[in-house]
Amino acid sequence: MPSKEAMLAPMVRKLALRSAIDEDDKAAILALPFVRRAVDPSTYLVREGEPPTRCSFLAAGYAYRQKLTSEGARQIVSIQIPGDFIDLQNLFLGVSDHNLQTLTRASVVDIAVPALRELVLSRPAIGRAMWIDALVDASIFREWIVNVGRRDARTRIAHILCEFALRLKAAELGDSERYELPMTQEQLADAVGLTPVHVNRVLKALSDEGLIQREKRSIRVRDWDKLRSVGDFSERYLHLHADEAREEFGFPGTLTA
Amino acid sequence: MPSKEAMLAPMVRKLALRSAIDEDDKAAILALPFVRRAVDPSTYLVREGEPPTRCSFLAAGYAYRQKLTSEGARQIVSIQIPGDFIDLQNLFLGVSDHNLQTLTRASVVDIAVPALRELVLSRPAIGRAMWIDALVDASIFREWIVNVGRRDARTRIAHILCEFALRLKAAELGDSERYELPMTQEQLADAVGLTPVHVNRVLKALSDEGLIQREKRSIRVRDWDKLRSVGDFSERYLHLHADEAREEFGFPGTLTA
DNA sequence: CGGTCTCTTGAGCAGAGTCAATGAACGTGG
DNA sequence: CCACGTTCATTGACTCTGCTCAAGAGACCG
Repeated sequence: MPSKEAMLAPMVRKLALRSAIDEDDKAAILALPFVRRAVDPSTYLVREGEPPTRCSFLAAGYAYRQKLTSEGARQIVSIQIPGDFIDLQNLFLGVSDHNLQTLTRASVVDIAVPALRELVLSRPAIGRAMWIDALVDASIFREWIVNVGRRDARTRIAHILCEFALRLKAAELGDSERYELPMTQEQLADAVGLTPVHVNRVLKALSDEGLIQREKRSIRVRDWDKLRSVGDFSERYLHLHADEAREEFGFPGTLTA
Repeated sequence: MPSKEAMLAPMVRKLALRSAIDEDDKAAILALPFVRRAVDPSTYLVREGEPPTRCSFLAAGYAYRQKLTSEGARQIVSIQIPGDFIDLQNLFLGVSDHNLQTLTRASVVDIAVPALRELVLSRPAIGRAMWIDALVDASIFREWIVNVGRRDARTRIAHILCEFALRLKAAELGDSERYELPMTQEQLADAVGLTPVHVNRVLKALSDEGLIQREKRSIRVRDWDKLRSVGDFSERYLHLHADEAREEFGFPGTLTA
């Protein structure tokens, strides 16, 4: 059993990536009341309609956010990878508006909502880091609307494959060469708004053309430039360097009024 | 020319809806450096790729967020109505990932980013209100992914019409009977991921069936229950009572660990 | 070794797109 | 006050991308 401190370390690291966390901030984080638990694949972490019971950090494993239509169709609205906060909206909203489910076996750190909320509001460096996290999430949602709304099947799938490549690389869980993608084709289909059958055909085509190579539950990218181009992919929306960005611009504060 | 105070009043009102703003908070808001300007329809307020120059509040008029694909297709990812903060992501992100354009003539209050950021991080009540705002935005993005990804044309359009009805009602700009919708069918098409031609046909069908009635640039809802049902609409994702919700639940803080 | 998922592939279908033409509404300037 | 240009809405005819249904093949697990 690792120490409490070791369990929260990945979270500190994540926040430190986004904002300058000092020793006091770090201590405050390590003092948070939390529980770590191991979770089986396909377990619901949050259900739509439930009041929030906790705010969680995904220490290991994969998860996804999902909503169901009255017809029973499922749309996956985001994929969460190790190192993601997965319940930020619980911090300030009263009822969950979507389902959150594990994709794989996972390790989740549940943090008491009031304590975390207090931290976010009272410690600017932490608040800032969490803000960036939430805003990047929102940016990814926007891109997904575009992906699903205005791109054809081939482009959509290439796009999401590029997104995973870069996000996993940024999380040091792969590179643009090869990465783990623990999703079935049915789940992939629900993420891009297509049917599993059609996803299968498109993946085969991308594979036949030498853009990617499919291995059990991972993807090898054979031709990044072409995949990127087929997928109409630009990484801007991932804000991978959100930490540096603001400093560079020096916060132009003067309004020419 | 209204006083500076009068110009910021709608913003104070909006924040007060979401969190308990006290006199000091109010004073701090009123002390913000800002500029108000009138903007023509179809004006770009933010362009993708630009560094943020300001953070804005939409005091009057309508706007939308939009992204273009390399094929030249446009996807509208959100519609903003009077009383919305329209540049929250500029607060902490370095480069804009989408375009923001006015739909109608509008009145925009531009606030200096550093001052607002400071306010958000240092005044918990204001920070909380802004958090709620950002999280509700994200929730709407999620619902739009579902709308565009998993619903057929008829359902999609009925859904978005329901969304507007409730959001405008909440902003006291209409009721579930009738509201202003200053969008062309082409813009509506770009918001729901369809073609203008098809949107036209579906609107006609909804109209012929007596669910709605179209007037110049406004919508009269003739049969709310049926529209809601056709649109697979549930208002939960709008978090219209985000202000009350958290209090009701008393922030269950105890983790049974 | 049987059962259950997941992946593949084929055949036919249909919802939404494309192309194109016409009509209505509106603002502007003569 | 009317003619004109522009933008937006409407409708028809035809096409095509992605869906449905269905069956078979692997892969994995107890």
